[in-house]
Amino acid sequence: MDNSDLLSIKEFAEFAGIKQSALRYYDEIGVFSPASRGENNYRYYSPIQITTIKLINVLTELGIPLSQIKEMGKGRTPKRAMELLAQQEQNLDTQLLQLQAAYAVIHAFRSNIQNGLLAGEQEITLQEMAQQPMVLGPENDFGDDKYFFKTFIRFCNSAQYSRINLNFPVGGYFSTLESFLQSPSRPTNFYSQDPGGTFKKAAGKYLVGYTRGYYGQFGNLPERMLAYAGEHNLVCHGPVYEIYLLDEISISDTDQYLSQISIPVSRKR
Amino acid sequence: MDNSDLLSIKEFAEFAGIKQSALRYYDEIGVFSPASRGENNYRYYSPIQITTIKLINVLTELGIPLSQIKEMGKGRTPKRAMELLAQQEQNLDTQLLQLQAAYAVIHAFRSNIQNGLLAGEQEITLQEMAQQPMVLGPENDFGDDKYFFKTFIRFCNSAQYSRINLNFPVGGYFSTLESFLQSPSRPTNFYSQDPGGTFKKAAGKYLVGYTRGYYGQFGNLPERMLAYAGEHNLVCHGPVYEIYLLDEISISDTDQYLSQISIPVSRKR
DNA sequence: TTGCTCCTCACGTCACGTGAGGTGGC
DNA sequence: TTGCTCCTCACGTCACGTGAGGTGGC
Repeated sequence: MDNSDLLSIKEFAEFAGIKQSALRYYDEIGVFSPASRGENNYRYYSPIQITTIKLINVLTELGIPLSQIKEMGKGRTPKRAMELLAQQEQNLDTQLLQLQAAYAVIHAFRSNIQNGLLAGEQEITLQEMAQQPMVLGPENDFGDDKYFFKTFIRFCNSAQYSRINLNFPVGGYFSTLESFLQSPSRPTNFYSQDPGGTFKKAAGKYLVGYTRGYYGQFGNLPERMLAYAGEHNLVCHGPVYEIYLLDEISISDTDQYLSQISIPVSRKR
Repeated sequence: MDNSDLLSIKEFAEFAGIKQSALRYYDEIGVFSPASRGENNYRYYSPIQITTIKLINVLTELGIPLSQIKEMGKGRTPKRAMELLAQQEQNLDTQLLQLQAAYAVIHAFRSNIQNGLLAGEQEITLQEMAQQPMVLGPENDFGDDKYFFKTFIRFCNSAQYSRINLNFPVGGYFSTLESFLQSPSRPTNFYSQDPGGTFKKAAGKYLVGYTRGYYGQFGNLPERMLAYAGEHNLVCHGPVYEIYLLDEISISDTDQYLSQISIPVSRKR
């Protein structure tokens, strides 16, 4: 190997797809240095170093700190290297799961908002809804609490111990039609729209209505939905599902939040 | 909503699973502020804010800059929010692909090193090898070049235009047995061990040998392999594959690099 | 008074990016 | 001389983390 085989920092940077500044930084902290230095103190890299820099690149993209990568380069033995790489494989497995989870969260919010945009707000409609998985929280105990929020906090805290993922949008569940009609702002349970959940909202015909307003404000929607059912020869039954399609995620004005109520129905005979 | 529903920064931080320092930072840069401030200037958060902070958390974990998240919170309209989330879904798709690619790279290096550790270095063995996908580079033209590296650089540069992913380990390919025997340090092509490649190293019986030394140093391995074949009534044919199992990734001493040669064989009759 | 929580600077950290100011060969 | 590449400080950036020093209610 002689100097004619070596590359300047510019050449090496281009050919490895890495910025010169990054190469200088790696040299400075001792994680990856040029094969040699010229008389003028120029950095010269050997083409075979591309293997190493490419691997370093892959590792940093995975968020592995340079200190750890440096560690790997120091007392380089095949055994150590393999252990570290095997550990990274494990690491990557969990990262992949996390990314997939994040994808599911984004998707859930996006499709809620999309449904909100498509909703005919004043209309009550009869819809065929698909099965939807979710995770149901523990039964709410409003007790003496004047406020909805205390119960909501209890739900959130319980989430840490149960399998509830609060990253997903949260909705209200009413185990019976009566509990919804009696107090539409006090769901019997909360649920998270977790697509990995084992509790399923059944597929089938639902009466669907929308209402604008802050959390827990339903105006006369329950009555209007019952009236619609009567006019169209439908029987409502529980459980009833409530979800906020447009809330503080997508709207500034709290009075403009949009919630959707869905009640399973069957034909009267 | 009255103050009794509000949470101190400590409570909110615990219950949302976020550090206080992060909450203060988000407030400072205006990306997420408490519902109100107390007379003592304390920050008070509303429980429902958990939806927002959880989503922010998911977005930051995806590497989305806070400036962009702030943008989304500012002129909050359902349409804007949906567009941004939809964009992130796309984004995530590519991130998932990248992670999977990174996984493949790590795995390829790890299994090479593992094979290197398991290798009986001096032995020549007859092995049943599985099919292995790869990407073959353009045909090498050593021309007048005295040095291997010039050709290697050409290969690396051509990789940018062809479909060669240099993140994977690179090996040497000899289209015929003769080309290997004539000049074992001048492969007819280079290849990358890309598991997504369309070129396949065929499954079957291979004569496998190992040698220690710097790139291109094979000692008497070719002769020893031919001799072994003769003794065991085997016929060698091309193409021949060369790969470095232990190189600068896992070993500091360049003279201890370990390469593997595999030659397809059949029984003489 | 002690203990606890909260506040606001201010400075540190990580992995670079970005000039500023100077060198050296054609 | 001009143009190009390289060098070394030095300071900026992003998303926080970590004290330091002070407040306020039980």
